[in-house]
Amino acid sequence: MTHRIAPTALYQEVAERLRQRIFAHELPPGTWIDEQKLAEQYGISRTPLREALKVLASEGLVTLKPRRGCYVTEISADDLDDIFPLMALLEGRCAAEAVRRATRADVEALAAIHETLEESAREGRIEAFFEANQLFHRRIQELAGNRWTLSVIQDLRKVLKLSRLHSLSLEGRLQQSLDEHRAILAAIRAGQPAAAETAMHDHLLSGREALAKMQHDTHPKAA
Amino acid sequence: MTHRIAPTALYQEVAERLRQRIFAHELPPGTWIDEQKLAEQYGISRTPLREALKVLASEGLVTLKPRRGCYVTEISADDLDDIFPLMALLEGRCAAEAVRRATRADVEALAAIHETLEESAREGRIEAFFEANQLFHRRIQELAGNRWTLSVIQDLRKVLKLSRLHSLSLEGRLQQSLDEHRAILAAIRAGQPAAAETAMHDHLLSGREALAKMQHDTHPKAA
DNA sequence: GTTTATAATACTGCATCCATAATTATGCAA
DNA sequence: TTGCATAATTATGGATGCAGTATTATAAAC
Repeated sequence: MTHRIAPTALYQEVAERLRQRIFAHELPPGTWIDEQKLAEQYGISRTPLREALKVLASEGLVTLKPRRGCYVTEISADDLDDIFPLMALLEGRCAAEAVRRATRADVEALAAIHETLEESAREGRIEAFFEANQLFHRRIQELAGNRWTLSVIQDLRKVLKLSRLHSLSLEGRLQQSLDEHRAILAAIRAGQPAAAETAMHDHLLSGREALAKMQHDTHPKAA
Repeated sequence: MTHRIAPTALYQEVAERLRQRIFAHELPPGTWIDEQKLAEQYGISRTPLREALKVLASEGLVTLKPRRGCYVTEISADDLDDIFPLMALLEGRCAAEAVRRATRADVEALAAIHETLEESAREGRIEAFFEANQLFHRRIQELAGNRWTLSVIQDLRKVLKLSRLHSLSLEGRLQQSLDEHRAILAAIRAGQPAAAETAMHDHLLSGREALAKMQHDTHPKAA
C-alpha cells in the first residue's frame, strides 16, 4: 500500500511549520521573511515557500508588501481592542448555544477537560494549562455546532497568538482565569444559556483588560 | 514620476479577476479550474495563477484537492444554516454599535444611501439595487468602527455570493427587503441601539428564509 | 561633515522546465 | 459484453533561471 493517508502538499507543511515558528515568537512581529534563506533552510525551492506565504497572508499572520517582501504581522493595541470584543461576542454566543445543545455526556466530557485545567494549574504546568484552556474553549464551540463560527473564532485566535503579551498575561492571571472558567462551567451545568453567555463574554473581556494592564506596565506612558 | 500608486502583483489581479468570474457564476460551484487553460487565456504562466488560487482557497471560494486539482467551492444548505445566523449576530451587533457612534451627519449619509436603494427599487434597476444594498450594510459596519468585525463579515459575504440563489432570492423579495431596511434606518434615526440590532438581525434571518424557500421550490422533496 | 547622485547588489516576481502521480484509454481474459 | 490489468496521456507540484525593481553602498559636491 503506497497510498498516503494524508497527501498534504509541501506548501501546506511549510505553512504549518512557519505558523509554529511565528506562534513561538521565534519569528517575532515585524520580522522580515527571507525567502532564499528559509527555502535553503528547509531544503526546498522558493516556489512552495511563496505559496505558503500567500496562505499565511490570508490568515493575517504575515503581511505581503508587493515588491518589498514579506513581514510577520504586527498587531496594534487598536487591533486588540477590536478583536477581543468580537471574540467575546462570538464565544459568548457559542456558550449559550452549547448549553442548549449539549447532552449530559457532553457536559461531563467538558467537566473532565476543566479538571485537567485545574490540575495543570495546581501543578504549575503552564504548557498543559494553555493546552487544556484551548481545548475547553474549542469544545464549547464544537458543542455549539456552528462550523463557520468555529472557523472564524479559530482564525481570530491565531491572530491573537501573534502577541507575546497574550500568553504572558494569561500566565499572570492563572487563578482568575480558572475562577472564570468555573463560572462558565457552572452555568453550563445548570443549563442556563444566558448565564453561560455572559460568563464567557466577561471572561474574554477580562483577558483584554489583563493584556492592557501588561501593555501599560511594559510601555508606561509616564516613566 | 514612474511611481505606481498601486503596485499590485500579478497574482493579485488574477485573483480578483477569478473572484469576479466566480461571483458572476461564469465559473459555477463545482467547476474544475484548468490551470493550463486559464494561464493561457490570461497570457501568463501557471506560477502566479497558482498563487492566486492559494489566496482564493483561503477565502473559501475554491477548494484545493492535493494532486487532484482545484474546484470552485460548493456550499451546502448546512453551510447557509451556519453562516446566516452568524451574519445576523455580527451585523446586528454592528447596527447597535453604529447607533451609539454615528453622528447626525453619518445618519444622514446613510439615509442618502437608503434613498438610492428606494430609487433603484422603484425604477427596477436590479444591479443598482444590489450595489446600494451592499453599500448600506457596509456603511453601518464602518460606523460600528470595528475593522476586524467588518473584515469577517465581508469575508462571509464573499462566500455567500457563491450561491446563485442568494442574489435571486433577494431579487424576489425586493419589496420586503426594502421594508426591513426602512425599519433598520428608522431605529438608527431614533437612536435605539437594541431596536436597530434586532431589526438588522431579523433582516438577515429573513434572507435565509427566503433562500430556503427558493431551494425548496427548486429542489422539491416531493415532485 | 552632511547631502545628493550614481553605481552595485540583492531580492522579488514571473516564466520555463521536469518529475511524479492521477486519469483515461487500450487490450486481454472471462 | 463486462471486468480487470496495463500502457499512454495529462495535470499537478516543485525546481531552476532570469528580468526588473528596491535597497544599500560608494563617491562627489556643497
